[in-house]
Amino acid sequence: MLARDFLRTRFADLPHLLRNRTYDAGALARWGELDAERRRLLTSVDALKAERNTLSAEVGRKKKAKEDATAEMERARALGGEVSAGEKRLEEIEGEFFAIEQTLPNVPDESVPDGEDETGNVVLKSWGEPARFDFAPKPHFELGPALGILDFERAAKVTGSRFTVLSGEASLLSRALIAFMLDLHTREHGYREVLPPFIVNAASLFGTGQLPKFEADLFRLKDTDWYLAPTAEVPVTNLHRDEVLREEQLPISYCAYTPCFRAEAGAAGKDTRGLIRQHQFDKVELVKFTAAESSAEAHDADARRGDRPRATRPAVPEGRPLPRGHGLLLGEDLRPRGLAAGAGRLPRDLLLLRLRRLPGPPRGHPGEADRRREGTQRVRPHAQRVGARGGADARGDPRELPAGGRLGGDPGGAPALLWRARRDPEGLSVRPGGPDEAPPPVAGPLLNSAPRGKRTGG
RNA sequence: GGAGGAGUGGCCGAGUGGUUUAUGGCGGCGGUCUUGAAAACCGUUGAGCUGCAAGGCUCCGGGGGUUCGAAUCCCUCCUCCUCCGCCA
Repeated sequence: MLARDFLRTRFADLPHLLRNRTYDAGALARWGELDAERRRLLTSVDALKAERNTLSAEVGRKKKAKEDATAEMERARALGGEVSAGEKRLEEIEGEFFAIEQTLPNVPDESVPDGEDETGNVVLKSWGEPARFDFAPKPHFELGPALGILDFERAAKVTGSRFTVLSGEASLLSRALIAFMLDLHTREHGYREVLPPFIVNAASLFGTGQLPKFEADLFRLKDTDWYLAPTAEVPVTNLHRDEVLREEQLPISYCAYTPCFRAEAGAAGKDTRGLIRQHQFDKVELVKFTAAESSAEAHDADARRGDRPRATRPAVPEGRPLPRGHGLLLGEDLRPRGLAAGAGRLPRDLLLLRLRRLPGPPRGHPGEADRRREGTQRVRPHAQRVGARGGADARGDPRELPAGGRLGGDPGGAPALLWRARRDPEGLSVRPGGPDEAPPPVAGPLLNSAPRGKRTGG
């Protein structure tokens, strides 16, 4: 949700800034009216309160002096009525205000290109070439069962469709990738590991924007306001909800593994075969809280870091990097916000996209000149959503990357690799790695054997 | 699940209807002293909204109520602590 300060100061620019997004122009205009009325009303109500406070103090003084205070008390009572009326109206305004703010989409960064569809995406940088074969590679949903490491049928028996049992080497690979990513980001990139609850409450989901829009995509626990977390972003970003972070505390960098649960209502059918669009998958998420003004810089620094081959990791000679690229997703593609809705639309050779965000105050970040001076960052929930967006923003929005994809870089979780395996015709013979060119230490040897051996036969 | 206790500013902790514009301490910042530091002493130090400003309003776990006036009284919810019960 856009910060109120931002809406107010850039109000005239919004139609331009939101040109690629879908929003209700009438609602936006209404927002402007409400804002004016709200401030007018607030001023007058405050004045009434000030008068009442003065009178009350006078009553106290007179009573102490054993004088008659009836006149003051009656006037104060009358003022109280006016105050209540004004406050009631303010509440109404606030309600309508919030409802409109909920519907306004985020503002793409100026560097986001305009365009009609994904063909307008701009590739900023790419590595490697997609592998070519002298045979027809099998899709992962055939190869996996054939190898006995992916079992869709039994998962359907145990639970239902769009769940998968990973077993043997696939399970090991998943675990290894999780460990690898957590190790990488904690040991080399300065992130702190957290293991948050996998169940989150409604307030947290409001904080990161899944509610109220995407309730249908969430699994809710019966008769509670608890939900299965759709991404670690929710619990991790909400760690600092309602907190004021001092500038010297920043940046705060977290990485977290959680399983992710997504109902993905209405997404059945196409492109959901195999490991694509599972109700449950594993992911390592990165969240960074930064000051508003250094958000973009932090983002770029992480993105650049992803470009660099990493000398600190043991090179594996036969390791083959996945083709990757950095790109700018155009505004049109930003629309399917949340819950991986846009993931399936990424061009095959553009595996990693760099998403740039808001100019100025990042999404949901109320900070501007004043707060900057104060050196604090407001993080709060329901009213304005989690200001932590300021930080999450620096990362772009990871949930729009291929599962587990991470800004600037590395596959963040197990299915990421398997997913890529499907998107790259190499199938499961693909190694994790990217520019790092090194598979996770544990899974490496296994990757060298099982899938490869099968490939020659396949 | 039951009973009892507690939630106050970055932290600790006073405050049970009216100069509380929320004592005091710690921590932070500035200063005096010192070659420098420590100690001591002095000063200063919460946040949000609104306003060009002066200022005004709001905030003592959340919400609601009583009152001219609520950190303080009432209702309700949440969280934590102690004890009991239950427990894959």
